[in-house]
Amino acid sequence: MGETGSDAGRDGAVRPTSRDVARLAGVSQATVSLVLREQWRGRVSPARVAEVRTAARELGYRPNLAARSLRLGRTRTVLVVVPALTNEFFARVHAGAARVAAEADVGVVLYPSPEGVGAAPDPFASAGATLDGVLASSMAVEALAQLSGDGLPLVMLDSEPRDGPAGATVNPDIGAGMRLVTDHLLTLGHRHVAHVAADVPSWTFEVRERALRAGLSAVPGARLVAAERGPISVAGGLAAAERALSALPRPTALVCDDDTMAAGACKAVRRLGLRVPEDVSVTGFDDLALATAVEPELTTVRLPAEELGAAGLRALLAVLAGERRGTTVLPVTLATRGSTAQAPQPA
Amino acid sequence: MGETGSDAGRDGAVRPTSRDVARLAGVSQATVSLVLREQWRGRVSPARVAEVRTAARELGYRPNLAARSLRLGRTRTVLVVVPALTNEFFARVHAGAARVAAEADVGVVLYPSPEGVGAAPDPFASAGATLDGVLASSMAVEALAQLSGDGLPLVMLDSEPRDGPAGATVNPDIGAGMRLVTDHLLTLGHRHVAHVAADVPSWTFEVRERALRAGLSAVPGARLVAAERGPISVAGGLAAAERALSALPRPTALVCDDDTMAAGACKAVRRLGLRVPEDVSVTGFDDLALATAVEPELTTVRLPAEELGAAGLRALLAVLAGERRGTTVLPVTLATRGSTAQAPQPA
DNA sequence: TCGACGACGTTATACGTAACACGTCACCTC
DNA sequence: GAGGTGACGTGTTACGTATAACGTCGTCGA
Repeated sequence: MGETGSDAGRDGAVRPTSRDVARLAGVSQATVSLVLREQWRGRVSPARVAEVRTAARELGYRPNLAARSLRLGRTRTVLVVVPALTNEFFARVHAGAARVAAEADVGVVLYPSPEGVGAAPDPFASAGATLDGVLASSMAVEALAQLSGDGLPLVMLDSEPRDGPAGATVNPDIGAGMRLVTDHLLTLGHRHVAHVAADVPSWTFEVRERALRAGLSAVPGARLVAAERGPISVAGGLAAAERALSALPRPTALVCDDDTMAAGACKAVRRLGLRVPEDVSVTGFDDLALATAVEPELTTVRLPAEELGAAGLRALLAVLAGERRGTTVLPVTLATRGSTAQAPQPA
Repeated sequence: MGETGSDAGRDGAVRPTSRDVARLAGVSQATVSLVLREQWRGRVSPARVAEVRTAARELGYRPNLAARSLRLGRTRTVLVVVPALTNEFFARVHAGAARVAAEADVGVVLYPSPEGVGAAPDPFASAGATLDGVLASSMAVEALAQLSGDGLPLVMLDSEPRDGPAGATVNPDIGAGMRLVTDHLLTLGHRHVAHVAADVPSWTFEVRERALRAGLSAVPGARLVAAERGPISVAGGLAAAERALSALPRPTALVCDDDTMAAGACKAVRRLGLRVPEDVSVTGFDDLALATAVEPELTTVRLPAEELGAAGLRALLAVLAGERRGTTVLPVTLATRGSTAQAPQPA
């Protein structure tokens, strides 16, 4: 058979187009498009439909998404922005979002902003894809402004709800989580508490601090004897905890903003020759895998990370569909484990 | 100013095209294209170049990547496949790849295959983007075949080098890493060693097992007294280690395939009333953050995770550029910490 | 018997970009 | 001053898809 035209038929390396399918099935390209997108009811006969499908399968046809995006003006692709994937919490958020995206047949482009919370250097140029929307976690305000500047639908996770440009916000109930921790420690008799805080300026950490202070001030005799900040890491928690433990009166409980820091705090306690939890109780936040890897296991706030990502992406899809939604708050629970115990009797 | 044409000038929601830039600058669309892609040397006068750039900035013009991809037939987007991002190792691999991709102005679409190593259910349909190439970590053979079936350039990470369809393979020197562990333990006098192994069928774990056996068999009197498998988690390592510790003679060292499992193994040792490292030495693999969070800190093999991802993406870019490359092997080191010590004297 | 209508398909076009194949000058050389 | 030669741009087209705007038949109600 003599080459009909162009360089079709090359090896098999060139991808077939809808026109190739049309030729093979003996129909027009428009019909192929209708059939393969399931828009054929009442416009194409069942017999033709079958022929087209057979032809498509035979050629191994896959629609060219670039062409489709160009035509439609949308890409079915969203950007997910997280501070850092090496933080297990955000990896889990991403996993939840990715799962929902896959179910909805939406692509996800990931942008881990380099310096945790920080200016995202033009994620749109570097994303390598045109985008329909953005799902952003714990972003700083200026980066947010930059994002929304392009007029893209935006859903924020774990961020201050009031921000205007956001189409929606989804948050775990951080305040309730910290209240659970505080009440737990107060019930155990702790009155001198220190906060081992993350040194990242972020809504989520501000809420934790406020909730801790509020909870303590509600009980006579209870007080925050120290609040030390450090980077979110084992070493950061260790250093901050060492400073906190030098406060007078010495705290009997260390409330940490993150499980990683809590692991460091436990090391700090032992360096002073003290024991966890007999002498000092330690609490974490997030319930990472780490929390059950260390000994004693960490009492910590279990945040629904996967569900946060999933709910965030669902909210984004809703915004894209035109249904605006406000703020969603997800419930959290306290995982009570071995790192907390009754407060020691005052010597 | 009377609307020149079309619905341009709407609010600012519609994105300007290169033709809009051309109109504003008083040149043709082709010139705009040349200027903004820096292909203008010797074809456009510097004065015009400046005008075009000004016009583009003024309109906030961004090229439509879908249109560009359609025209060029490439997308500058690659797929990165990892077993699971919640595994810190792969999160770091991804981070390394993402960094190089950003530098090369290449987009990354991520596909965390659901069940660790497993069949990827058509990542190309679900990726939401047309792809130029694939960077896959620790993939199973059938999934690999499916991937390469589409004829996409493929680079494998941490996988058996021989695989045919791969354009290149990049591996950390797993065998050397396990030899470092074995030699370390042998030097400390350990002769009865147990392997706490991952139950994932994968090249990387097979190599670890072979290297461990080979290293032990080289020293008279040394033997592998147990090899127990379990899932890659704290609980998995704990369970497998408990079984291993019931072997006779009881091992004085537990070699674990992963830091997470090693953390579990430490717990198993203590449950028997034994101490780490005085009674039993424990080693990990990967050098995750976890390794320095537990006490004692884990002696472990430090794998260059970020560099692995970075080298992998560089290899993929090389393959895309037509330069085929074979297998690259990255060096590894041993991080000697508190979880290993001199073997106890035989009772 | 006729017009209308539904079922079935096709033709033609636009999306925004990149790149090829041509102009059109001004200037220079012989 | 004739012809060549760059420098500087423009017109046009194609990429693969989705969809609006048209035919073209049979059938059915009046």
